Amino acid sequence: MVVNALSALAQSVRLQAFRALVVAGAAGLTPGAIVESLGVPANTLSFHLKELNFAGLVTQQRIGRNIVYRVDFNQMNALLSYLTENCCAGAACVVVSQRTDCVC
Amino acid sequence: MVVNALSALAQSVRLQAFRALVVAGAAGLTPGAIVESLGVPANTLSFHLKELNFAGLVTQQRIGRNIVYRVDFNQMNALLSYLTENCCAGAACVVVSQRTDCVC
DNA sequence: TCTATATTTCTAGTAATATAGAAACATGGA
DNA sequence: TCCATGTTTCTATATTACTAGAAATATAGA
Repeated sequence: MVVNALSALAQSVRLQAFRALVVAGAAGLTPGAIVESLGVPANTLSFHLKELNFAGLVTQQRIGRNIVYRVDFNQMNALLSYLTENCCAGAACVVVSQRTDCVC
Repeated sequence: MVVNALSALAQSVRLQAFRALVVAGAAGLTPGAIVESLGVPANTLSFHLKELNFAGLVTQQRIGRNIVYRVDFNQMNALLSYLTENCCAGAACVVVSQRTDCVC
């Protein structure tokens, strides 16, 4: 649901973490790396990553002792598209092109 | 601030009102019209429109007894751009073009 | 000036969310 | 098997946000 995705992003720690993941792209980031750059306790970050995951904005993949988080760009595109959908009743507007792998 | 804009949109009544305003485009909508389509009490909608206004996402203009609300598309574009800024560290990505009057 | 209409502000009760300490869990390596 | 590392879950407290009734404000028209 769109409200859930927006709620997930509407919080400072989560927005910063998400933006870091957007920049990281397909490589993703571990909680440890994000903790280091944001300076929040590991359990606090874990709570917020869980929220992002629950909202469908990021994915998890365990690799050894680490868990790699990545942005789900399809979900992100869907969110951005939703906000502009049917803008100005479709008049005088150019439809936003669909992108599948990345928002850029 | 981006978190404030996202918080403003991260609530069902506000998201619905905002989307209606996006569709309405430059014409905008009155609270009365939005109340009618969403079916919420006028004071509740007023509270939420104030939040959207405070977040800089919409503008107000009094016309006679009515107040016309309109999306501030520049703010909306800035918000969408922020989320994709520096995506994938800029590699293999096409920069999103800047639009000034409308998000479409 | 009086009344109707449109919208906002005040208020209080209820619910949801953020934070971080402590403990638990999972994995890899000695 | 035992320990170190990385991450999550449990828990409690504090803060913030949603809702809607009632009252107040602003404008237009008779």
